[in-house]
Amino acid sequence: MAQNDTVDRILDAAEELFAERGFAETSLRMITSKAGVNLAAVNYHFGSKNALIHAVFARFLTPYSQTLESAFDELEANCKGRPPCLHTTLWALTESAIRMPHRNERGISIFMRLLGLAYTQSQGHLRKFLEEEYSEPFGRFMRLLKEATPQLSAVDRYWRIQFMLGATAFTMSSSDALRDILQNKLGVDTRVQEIASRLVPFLAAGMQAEDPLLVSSPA
Amino acid sequence: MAQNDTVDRILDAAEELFAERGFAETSLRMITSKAGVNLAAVNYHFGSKNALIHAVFARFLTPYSQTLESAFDELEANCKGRPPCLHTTLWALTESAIRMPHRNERGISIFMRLLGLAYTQSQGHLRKFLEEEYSEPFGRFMRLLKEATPQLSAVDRYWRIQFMLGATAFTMSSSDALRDILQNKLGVDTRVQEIASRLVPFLAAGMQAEDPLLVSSPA
DNA sequence: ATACGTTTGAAACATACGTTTGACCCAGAA
DNA sequence: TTCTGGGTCAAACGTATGTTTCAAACGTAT
Repeated sequence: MAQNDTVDRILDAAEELFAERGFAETSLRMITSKAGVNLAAVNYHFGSKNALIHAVFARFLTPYSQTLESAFDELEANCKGRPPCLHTTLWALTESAIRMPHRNERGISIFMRLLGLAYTQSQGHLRKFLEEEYSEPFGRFMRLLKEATPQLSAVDRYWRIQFMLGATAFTMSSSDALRDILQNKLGVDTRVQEIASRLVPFLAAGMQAEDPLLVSSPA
Repeated sequence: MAQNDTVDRILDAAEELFAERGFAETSLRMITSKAGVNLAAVNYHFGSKNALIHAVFARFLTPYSQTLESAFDELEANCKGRPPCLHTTLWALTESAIRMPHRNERGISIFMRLLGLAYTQSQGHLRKFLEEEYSEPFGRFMRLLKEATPQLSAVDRYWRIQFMLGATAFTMSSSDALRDILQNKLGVDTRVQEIASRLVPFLAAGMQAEDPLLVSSPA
């Protein structure tokens, strides 16, 4: 009975601690003491700290990528023939994230924050792991984006996608703190879903901005 | 003679290593061996690793904030009475960053990456240090943004500013890696200045997007 | 009940970290 | 010259890390 329980308790604790402190700043002893399990359990069940990090990502990324595939299928089915527009493509991403079953209320915040950390913290092994495991839904999303913005050059599109990823990962990764600040400053209460519905128009407008006038260097 | 040299060599090495590896992942031994100085020199000249991090930021952030103040002064002088528009306000930021004297070609990248890390990596002492030292130019920038987007509600503006910060911090914090990827994929070489000139229109378009239609929660 | 593979537990492992120490060097003042 | 004080150096400090060990406890099938 308890064998599976130990694994899940470790994953829960690790997920939460990684999300609030980062990977290098979170020790196995913090994780195991928060989880209430023995220190050696991590290396017994997962093999190493890096493998634990991979397991934490796999636990929420695998169901998410499946949800995403379905959403993309539905999207393409609805727009028979013609490529789906930018708005709907972006909505498919955020809706899939929101619709996913989460363990608790903070689940969606943790989910976003971990994704942001994966990009930000320069963990070579993580990037490699994610590329190997989840290249397909990522590539499909990129293809949809390309079809939804045919007016952009490849270089323009590349950078604007990075800008979108940044705005999303950053905002969502600190959505808890940002919501609290807004609550204190303006007395406004905000739901994650509402943040998403503000973010999508911002991103879509940015993606479809007029071509930038590239300034020449002053020398 | 060599005493000042040691301080600068430490700052140079620390700046570079912090930028490419982050703060927690960079040890004092890496820094001192790269700088060619003794390990104890860091604690002798700076007092602690955290104080070294502050010194690294102060060395480029203090001249930058001064350049920024001048740019804002000039901006408001040019638009006598009327508030400066969004584009010019954003450009003042990026131009100040580019125009600053940098030690070498990679200086601007390092500058950007460090700024991104400051936002991303949850270093409590760093955030506190930056807030205490550089709150004035930041507040002034916020005031300019407010005047440049009078059509936005306070809540809308709040979230869109977060989106802008996210896109900027995220992109700049990994600008080196993103440039390398683009180099490999499309064979295109990119300058930091070019990234900025692509980013500004994206941000301005996002800020000025149509009011979002807030979707009602499905329950 | 006994035997066996799996899981836990406390302790130790080797290594790396930030920081401190005290001897040493060497310029300039007495 | 001697003294002084800022700067450097190798070495060690104490602590924390990821990982390993091995005996004890557990669960299950015989």
